[in-house]
Amino acid sequence: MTAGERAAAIRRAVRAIKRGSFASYGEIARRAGLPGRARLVGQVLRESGDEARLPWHRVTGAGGRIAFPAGSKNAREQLSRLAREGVAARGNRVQVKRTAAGARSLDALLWKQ
DNA sequence: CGGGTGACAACGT
DNA sequence: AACGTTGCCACCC
Repeated sequence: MTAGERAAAIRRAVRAIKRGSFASYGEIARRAGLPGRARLVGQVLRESGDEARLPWHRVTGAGGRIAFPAGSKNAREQLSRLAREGVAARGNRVQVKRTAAGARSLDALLWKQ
């Protein structure tokens, strides 16, 4: 598989993200048939630029985390676009419906003491 | 070949 | 929850 083919597969996967939803870099990589190459997704998005007309704002880090530094121009632009599609966010992370119930208590157990 | 880098991910604390 | 570590992988020197 050539680099160009990998990039094309990634762009297809990104274009397939439905309006009002989002997917992580790792998830996009898997959908493109490239498991474990999350970093490649970021690389492709970066070099694709605006003229590619990709819904890049629907791609987030693991768990809905915005990959850009909090408060940066890019981060604000991404959150703004997501908000226009009805995707709510808090801080630098899009609001996830639900997290694993078990993780909550274990987490609390660890960082309180 | 070898080291640095990054729009990442998973895990531990 | 916020960080630090590690593992990863494609690229570029």
